[in-house]
Amino acid sequence: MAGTRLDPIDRKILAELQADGRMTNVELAKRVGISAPPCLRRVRTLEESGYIRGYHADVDSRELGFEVQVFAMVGLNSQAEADLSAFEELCRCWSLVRECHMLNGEVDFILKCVAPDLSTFQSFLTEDLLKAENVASVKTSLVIRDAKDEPGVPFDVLEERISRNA
Amino acid sequence: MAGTRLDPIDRKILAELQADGRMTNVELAKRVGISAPPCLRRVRTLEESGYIRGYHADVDSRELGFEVQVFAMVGLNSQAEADLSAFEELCRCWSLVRECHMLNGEVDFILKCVAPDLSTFQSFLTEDLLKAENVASVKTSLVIRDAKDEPGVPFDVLEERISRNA
DNA sequence: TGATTTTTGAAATATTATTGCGCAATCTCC
DNA sequence: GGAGATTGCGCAATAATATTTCAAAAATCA
Repeated sequence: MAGTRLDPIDRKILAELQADGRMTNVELAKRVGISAPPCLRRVRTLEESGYIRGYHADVDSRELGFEVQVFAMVGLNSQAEADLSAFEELCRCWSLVRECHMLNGEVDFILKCVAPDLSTFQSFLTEDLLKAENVASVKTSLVIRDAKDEPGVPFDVLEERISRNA
Repeated sequence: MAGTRLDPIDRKILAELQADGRMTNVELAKRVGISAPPCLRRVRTLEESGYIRGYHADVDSRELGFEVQVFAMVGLNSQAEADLSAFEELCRCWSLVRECHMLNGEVDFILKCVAPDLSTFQSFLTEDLLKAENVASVKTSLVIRDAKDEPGVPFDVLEERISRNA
């Protein structure tokens, strides 16, 4: 079912649910122009086929006391697959690390981290990250402020691209 | 209402909704150990007070054809507030830019971008980003793979921290 | 074109969300 | 310490939504 192409209604559903993941199925159906039952079936299919990975409340971490956000560029000593995987597994265990992406180029990984305060981050940095097996170098940058933070799919680009190729 | 401290039930609600934003209120109430009506009232309060910014479906962008993910480190010529703001406003307009964070240190901004393919990204890079007013330098890194991608609050850290300070 | 497969939507049913309200616990201020 | 005010709970009733069922419409294909 993976290769199934999506029709315009499916894409509209994805766009709407990306914008508001708690929209009722009735409202969603109205917006995409079909009745509720087929709309719900489409949503289920999109979930089962992996187009929708899940739904998440967007919780304000600063309000909860996580005032510090940091990007860490990490270089490793060995880039053997086993060593890369080992580092990734470590990242999955560290709660303060919210994202871990492997990169091309000089740096091997970029991590997005959060912490309640600088000292908490510093102790994570010196006690965990820098002491971790195979870590050669870490460069960190504090986030001053967020101008845009909308992970997800740019559906306007997708639609434009589809209509061009149609 | 901003400074209102949250009780353990509120935090549990946030944690549950962060993990599954479409959970029914009945299920949520069951999990946090209160009945449905007060649970719903708490959720509404959390939404209105800004602890919950919204809900979003997590859509698989690769499945939709966005195969390329890139981090771009941007340096500007001028760091005057007006110039910083102007660049941020540009980023908000660019659909391919999903995140824009201002950093301390040598680099001024880090952008997370997506694109259907490399050539699309390249043309964005050369036609838009590099030609933009005040942009001095851009260094890009392609994402090879994601080891972890869980934006949000590490509630385990939060709870540990609260119990320690209790 | 006609048979086959898919998808739809009206209607019925099951669940869930929401409101109203009285009760109990906690606070507050004498 | 205690009366009144405040807060938060949960039961019960109602409104709305989700989900199933099924016959008809639409799309697909030989």
